[in-house]
Amino acid sequence: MENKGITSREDFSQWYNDIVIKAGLAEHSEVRGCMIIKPYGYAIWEKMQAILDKKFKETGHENAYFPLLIPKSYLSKEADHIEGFAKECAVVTHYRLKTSEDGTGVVVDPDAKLEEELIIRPTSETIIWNTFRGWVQSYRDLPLLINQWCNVMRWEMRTRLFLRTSEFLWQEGHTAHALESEALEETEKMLDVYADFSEKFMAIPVIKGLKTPTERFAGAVETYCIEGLMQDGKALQMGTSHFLGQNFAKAFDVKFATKEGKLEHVWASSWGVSTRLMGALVMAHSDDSGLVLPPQLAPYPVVIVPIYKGEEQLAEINEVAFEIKSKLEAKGIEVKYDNRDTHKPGWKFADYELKGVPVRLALGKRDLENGTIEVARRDTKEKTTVERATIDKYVDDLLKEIQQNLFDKALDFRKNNLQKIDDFDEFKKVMKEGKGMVSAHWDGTAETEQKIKEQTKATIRCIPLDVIDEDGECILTKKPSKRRVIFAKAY
RNA sequence: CGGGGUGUAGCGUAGCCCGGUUAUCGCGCCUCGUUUGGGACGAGGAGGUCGCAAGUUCGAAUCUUGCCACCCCGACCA
Repeated sequence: MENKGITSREDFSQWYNDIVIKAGLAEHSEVRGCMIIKPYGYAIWEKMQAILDKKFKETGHENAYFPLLIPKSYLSKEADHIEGFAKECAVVTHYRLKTSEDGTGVVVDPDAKLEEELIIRPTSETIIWNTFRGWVQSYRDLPLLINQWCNVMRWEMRTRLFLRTSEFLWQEGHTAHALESEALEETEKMLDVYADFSEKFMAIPVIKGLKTPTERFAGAVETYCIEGLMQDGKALQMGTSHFLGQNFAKAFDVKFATKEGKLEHVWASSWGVSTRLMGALVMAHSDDSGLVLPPQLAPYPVVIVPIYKGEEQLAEINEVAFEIKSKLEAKGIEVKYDNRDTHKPGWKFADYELKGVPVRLALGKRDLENGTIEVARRDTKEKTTVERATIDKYVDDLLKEIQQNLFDKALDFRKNNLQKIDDFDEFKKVMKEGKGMVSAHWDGTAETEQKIKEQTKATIRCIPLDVIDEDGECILTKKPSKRRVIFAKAY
């Protein structure tokens, strides 16, 4: 019964697709590059949203909503920005359809051509900064701390469910500050929020760092990121936070009067995480039997499955099961009791395993007689029988243990797959074998970065924030280097 | 967007090279019965524009052309 319908991790791409589809997270839509997020997948995303949204609000941000459509002219105001996104923008040119001549369908009405074409947002910096101009006049209006949850569209050549789709869901924070230092502080603060979320809730350790100019967000002065390591040894950028300097303030003429009465451009940040995090969740923890969810993000961390013969027995079990459910819920644990008569216990076991439910409780006649219940944990697949009287505490502790265990396993994996390397041949070998991340010296030039990419397929994921300065030589050019950076193949 | 591959019932497939009754098998689905501690068993049943569109032909799942979608590998990107 192992690996039911799931390709093994040796074929990582196929394995990933199998899990996303079979665990009911998402499926492909009829529209190229888009996905349908199914209820179970969306429930996980809602959990992520709820946790992050709370953190955003705790750090002083407010939610707002800006339009999907952006006037084309806005995008041309910040040169680097348009450079970065022009190639992947969807454009709205008309506003009406009409019945075709032969009456069999609809066609675009040529008379309904827009005077100014509209862009479906690939990100909202431009429309937001155009709006901020009207919101900011004095230092008293600052800081402006805005977030929005929305969809964006980037016309991708090659898509993969969650990891890269043309339309995806995300949040984008946009802030304006009076001082450069405040904007920088904000940028770093939100990076910390993301890192904390990733490690405490997703149970994925991340490296916080700075992007090289090559990898920097179009229009940013600095891009910070968190990088996670997936089970196939590739790195995944899980969140970004940008210090925008005064670039957008200048492009959209957002000025404020200082206490001294001088007019100055505001300083800005923007930061975001997307449904890509769903992909990270799958690739970091899951196994050949399916999805493995950290309890903190599982739509229901506990499922109870009754095992019974006949309605009479079910009635008895129902009574006890509901009692257990209430006890667990009293501890703040969400529980699904699956007493559907349309599926057999064995089928349910397999299904919840595939869906990655952290803890499964099985309750049968034998348990009723012995005052026990069977507990199975998804991460290790261990089963034990527990006294029913103490089940709430047991499960509560177990969920915490699973959460910690997943993080520890992921951290161990990263420790074993992040090596300091000083020899380029060895570097190449590591990349060829897909052995993960490499910490190496780099001379700081884009040329070297590019050459290394060509020869190894690895890119600089980030310059870690906690790096200790040490003198060394660039792994490729042997030129002097002051610190190590993280290289890896990336998603 | 370039290279390779795939497309037959909800899913996985046989048939295609070499055109010819009613398109194969498994899973799933429906009904009835027996079952229920790791994807139950028996009997019966439903379900198909063979990805789409043209073409060749007496006749196309099968041959030709075009298109579409998906998967894998590149370039691009979060």
